[in-house]
Amino acid sequence: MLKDFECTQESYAKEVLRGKGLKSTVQRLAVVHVLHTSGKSLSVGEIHDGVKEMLGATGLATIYRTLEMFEDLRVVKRLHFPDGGHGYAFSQGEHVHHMVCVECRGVFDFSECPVESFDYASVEKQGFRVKDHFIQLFGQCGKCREQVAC
Amino acid sequence: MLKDFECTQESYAKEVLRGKGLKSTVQRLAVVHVLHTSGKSLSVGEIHDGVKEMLGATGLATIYRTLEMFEDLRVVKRLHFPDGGHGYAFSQGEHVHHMVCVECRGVFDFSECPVESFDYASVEKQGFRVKDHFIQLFGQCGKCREQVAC
DNA sequence: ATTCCAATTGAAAATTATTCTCATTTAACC
DNA sequence: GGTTAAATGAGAATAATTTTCAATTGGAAT
Repeated sequence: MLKDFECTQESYAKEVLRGKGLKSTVQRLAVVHVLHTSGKSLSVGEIHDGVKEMLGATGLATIYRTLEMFEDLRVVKRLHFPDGGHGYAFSQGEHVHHMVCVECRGVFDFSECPVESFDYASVEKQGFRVKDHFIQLFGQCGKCREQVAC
Repeated sequence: MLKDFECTQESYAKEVLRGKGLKSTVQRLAVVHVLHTSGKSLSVGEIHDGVKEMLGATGLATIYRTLEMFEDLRVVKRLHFPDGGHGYAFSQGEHVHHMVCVECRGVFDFSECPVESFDYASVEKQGFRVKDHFIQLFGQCGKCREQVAC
């Protein structure tokens, strides 16, 4: 029952929202649209700009509220950069990790978890119990590699 | 040539600073002291408070400047939390990762890198070249586990 | 389609976080 | 001890995020 202006990412978001009894507002769907069509990590300001381009005037607070909500719902992921900044990317599901191009901030998903095969026993010596992990890979994407003569 | 009020972490920091031609100021050493004696991840405000306790009035800007510098020098590491907050921990050297207790924010180092044995080929299909990674494990430390009856 | 209501939004203020500026101080070298 | 470039402090400036509350809206029920 996909409307033809919707993509799978947007209908995924709608389903997650419906499942939690939350409303699928135009602002929320616009945030998903902006994030997934960009294919890269965007700052709050960039997301705000993108949503304003789609809908006209939109409150910045709504962007913050939406991002926080979607992060809890695992629909977007907050990514961190070496320079201390952070951004958001569309991220479908629980066990997905992300590679980020340090040049264009392009985001690439991967589900093969590097930690899966890691022996926690070696680090759990002092009684620490690992429950979750955050992994992010940095590098250079194919496009950015091509653009630099070498 | 260690003065007896210095610990190895502080003299390590001094050496790194000297190696880069940077000054070992009391404020900088106090930041290291506060971080490493706490054994956990501290916010900028907590570090500022700790340094003020040691030295009296200290500018907050100095704390920010010091943390940024030490992060570049790999003497401290910025850690991120699921709630969106972040903190800093003492971290000696390049290839160290960190486990954080989600209850007390205690920090535990480990050098066995989970990504080391990971086959990048599987994620580098689209031309992406991995250059660096950020890993952080979350869990419950031994002390916090004991404190909860179960 | 219309009504209804709780959820959501917008706008601006409030708060919090971070950076900047520049006069003063200090660590390190002589 | 004197010199000097680097570092600090204080507070202003800026940026980032959250809060407040009246107005709007999505979606269920009619």
